[in-house]
Amino acid sequence: MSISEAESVVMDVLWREHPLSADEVVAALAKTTDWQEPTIKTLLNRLLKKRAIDAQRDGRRYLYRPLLKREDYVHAASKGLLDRLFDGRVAPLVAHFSERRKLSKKDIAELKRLIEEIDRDA
Amino acid sequence: MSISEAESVVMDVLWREHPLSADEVVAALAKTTDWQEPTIKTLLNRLLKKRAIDAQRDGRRYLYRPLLKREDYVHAASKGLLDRLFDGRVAPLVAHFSERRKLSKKDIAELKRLIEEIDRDA
DNA sequence: TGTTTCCAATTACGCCTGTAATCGATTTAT
DNA sequence: ATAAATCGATTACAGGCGTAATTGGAAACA
Repeated sequence: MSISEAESVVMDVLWREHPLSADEVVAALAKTTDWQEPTIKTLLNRLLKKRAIDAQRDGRRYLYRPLLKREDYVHAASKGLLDRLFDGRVAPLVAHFSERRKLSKKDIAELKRLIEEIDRDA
Repeated sequence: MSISEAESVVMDVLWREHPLSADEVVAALAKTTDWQEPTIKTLLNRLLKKRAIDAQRDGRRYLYRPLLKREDYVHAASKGLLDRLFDGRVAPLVAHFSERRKLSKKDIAELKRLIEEIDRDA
């Protein structure tokens, strides 16, 4: 059972800082979305049901914290895309962005340095 | 209006070869999915409505061909993921797979060659 | 020409998602 | 102690998606 786009926005808040009360999550999201409070409560409950987050009572309210690690979420999503569109390999994706001229000088320098480092460590 | 996962599987068939009749699409998909014929017809119709494909009558049946280019679809999906998860940059994605030890010797060699080529051409 | 066959179009349906209102219980204030 | 406020839980609802059955009209066959 995987988490949706909107749910991942809520996760982002909790990944950045936790534990947080529902109110604190609502406050954080007010800056970037115009979701109403009940909407965010719903998303928190769905994430609970999916066991992506965990809630512990703190007085009369709950404190939420992530169970799903951001790394794992990012990896599942990235690998899914790579598998579906690029035969599971990273190089064709890089080639794609290159062909689309979507790599800046800076991107290229960054990649070059990174690959050299990876290659050296390997 | 964007095309769904199942719809993209149908698109894959048409990207590979076109134009194709519904029957030919069904035959192609029989190899990789166990979708029933009506399911595939539905997907073709939804793609038509989304103007991702186009149909021209050929006698009593239709021949379908893609309007949406694979390149554009791939780019939208990739850029979406990159923007959401990697600050829109390719290098952090490569770094992610590297840290996860998901890059084989071959992947690294491939990337190295590719980056050098890109860098030379730039 | 009436009947069967073939297709495309229409309709179906349950689940997930985005978005929220309402209910109910618990706490705080009067 | 009763009223008001606060929260979490429950319910809502339309649209998209996966999956498909049914219908209706044209084509082929008998």
